[in-house]
Amino acid sequence: MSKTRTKSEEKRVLILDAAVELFTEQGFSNTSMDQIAKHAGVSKQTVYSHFGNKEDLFVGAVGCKCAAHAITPELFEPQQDLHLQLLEIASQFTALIQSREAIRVLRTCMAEAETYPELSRLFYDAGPDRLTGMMSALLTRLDKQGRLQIPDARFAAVQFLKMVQGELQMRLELNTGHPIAHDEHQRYLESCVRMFLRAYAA
Amino acid sequence: MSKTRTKSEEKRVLILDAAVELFTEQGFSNTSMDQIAKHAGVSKQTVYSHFGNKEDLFVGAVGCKCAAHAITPELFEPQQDLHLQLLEIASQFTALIQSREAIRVLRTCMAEAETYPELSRLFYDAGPDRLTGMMSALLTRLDKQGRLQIPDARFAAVQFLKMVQGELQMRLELNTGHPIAHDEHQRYLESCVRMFLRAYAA
DNA sequence: GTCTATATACAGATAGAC
DNA sequence: GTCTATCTGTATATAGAC
Repeated sequence: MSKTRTKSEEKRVLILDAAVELFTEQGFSNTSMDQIAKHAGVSKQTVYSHFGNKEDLFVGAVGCKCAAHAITPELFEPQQDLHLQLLEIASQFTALIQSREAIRVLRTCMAEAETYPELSRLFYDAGPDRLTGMMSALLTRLDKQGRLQIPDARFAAVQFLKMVQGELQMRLELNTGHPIAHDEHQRYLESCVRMFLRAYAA
Repeated sequence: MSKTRTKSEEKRVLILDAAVELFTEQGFSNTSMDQIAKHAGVSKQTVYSHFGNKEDLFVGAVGCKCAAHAITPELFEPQQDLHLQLLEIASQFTALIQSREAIRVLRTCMAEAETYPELSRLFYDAGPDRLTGMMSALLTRLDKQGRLQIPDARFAAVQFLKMVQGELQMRLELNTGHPIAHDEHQRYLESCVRMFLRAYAA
């Protein structure tokens, strides 16, 4: 009995993985249940008995990935070298932005924002909003320690993170083709950190 | 003869308008040629004789709107009150971001970024890239005039415009539901201008 | 639970009359 | 050029055997 449940659960995971990959690569409408079933190595009816219909499978699959992409909170513990810490946060955030999976999940959520707003909420809360919250908390502490002078920590957090996105974010999401050289982006990040620290210097 | 040409051109415009509205509202796949024909008040065959197939109609229609959304270059002529000018640019840019049409066009371009990268290029060049270029030119002049001290004008332009986007952009694109109060966003824009001017003060 | 085979609907694209 | 009617493929979802 437990063996049956296990096998069924295995198939469920196979279906979810296939669904995420295909949905985020091709979009909701362009992905057929046939495709998902084949990609997962199961029959179509198995997909239906697990998820009922295409919509439920979509929300279940992409919703999974939204929660998965977390950022390590340790980055946001105040450190000695402030310049270095902000640069490290910027680099980590850049790496996240550049990951193929994150690009595709955001694209998919946006594409279906009118049809499945609950999916967008899931993504926004687990991603951008959570990150801004952690950044904001860090800035609040730095302000209280007197190392920076920040009237509104939430504003400053948004300013910093949006700056770090730079041109990279939209170019990747839009797949424009003309990429940005790694060292040029590094120089850009340095510029952001410098100008942020100058603006909010104590 | 010219009357015939005129009527045909009228229908062409009707088709384009209907296509933009439906494509940007529902996406490429969810929009059928039947729908477009009905919405434009013509027969399906008329659509095909004008545009050949669905893809060409899509690129033609959305491509039109990409070029249409320009920003007035007068905003970027150096003015006396720098603080006020930056605030005005920020406000205008915010208004653009908030327009329903712009939101939908960006969403559509992103959604089809893998399938129709030429569309994304069109949008990116006419929108974000052009805007960044104008902002960069303004900052270059202000630097040469000695009113600001900006090592890299392109970097600074990106920083400013991305900051101005703030949380508003993604919330609108993702249709998250929790909007931002107008006066709070105004305070945010003030904060951005203040911190930008402090960071790049001469 | 899982499979193969099928019902039903609608999409993109075309043929032929006017 | 524009229309109505139609062809052909493929999608979602289900029926019934194992």
